[in-house]
Amino acid sequence: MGRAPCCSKVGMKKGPWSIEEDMLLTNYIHLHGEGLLRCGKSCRLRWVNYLRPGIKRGNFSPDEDDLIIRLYSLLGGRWSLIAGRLSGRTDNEIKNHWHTNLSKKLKALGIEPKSKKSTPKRTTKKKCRQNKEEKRRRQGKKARKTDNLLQQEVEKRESRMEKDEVVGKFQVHIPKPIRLIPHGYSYSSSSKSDFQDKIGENDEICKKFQLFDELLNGCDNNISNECLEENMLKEVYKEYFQLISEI
DNA sequence: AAAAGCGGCAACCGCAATGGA
DNA sequence: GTCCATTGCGGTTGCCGCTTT
Repeated sequence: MGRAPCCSKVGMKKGPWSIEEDMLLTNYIHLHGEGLLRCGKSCRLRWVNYLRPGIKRGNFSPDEDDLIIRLYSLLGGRWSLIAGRLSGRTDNEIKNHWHTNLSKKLKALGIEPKSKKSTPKRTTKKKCRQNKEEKRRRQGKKARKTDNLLQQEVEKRESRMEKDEVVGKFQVHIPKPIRLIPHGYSYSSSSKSDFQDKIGENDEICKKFQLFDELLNGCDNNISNECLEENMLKEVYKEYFQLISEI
């Protein structure tokens, strides 16, 4: 994991400020004054969550709800990632919506997403420093290699990759699935109706919810195959792998 | 009409991560 | 190699408006 610096965004400048930039900023402050007694962090938050163009306000559509639920089941509380999949919605807004509406709604239906904290554990400061050093050491070693050695290394890795289907040194860690359907509500013919009584037949979100849960956790109870429509499966898988590639 | 309770949402806080000096 | 300012993220808090008593 890691965080791309803000300046890595397309079109953003980084590095030392030029005299022209300093003058522009000074002129701007002279014109408008220092004005706000706000720290940069607060300003940024206001911009990101409220003022930025393209922010969608208002109620979440059922489709958005559905997507949030599915993404939560995949990623846990990684709201920024989830927000990345919903255009115009901020991570904060989605997080609030989840805590105030969706989680309660699901609980009311007897569906409790087991929050096994799929959110990766934060590394300690010490560990963070160690990782940093490790990374630099690796980079240093790399730099010392001659072109020939590098070429050999690359070839070795490529052959290993073919064998193991591992992309370089980076392994994709698929998030641990979370069981969303409460225990006791399996899909066996007898309990299926029980489950449907609980959630209601026409609730689109819950149907998709079931489907996704089945997909994530495996079909352990002879799920009715007709509900696993091929197109939907493809769509969900596509989305799933796209998500993984973004992590 | 006033107080208490509740829910939604914006903002804050702490910390990890980054990059430059 | 270390320090420090800054950014980004997720958890938490507190304000405000609405509902209930």
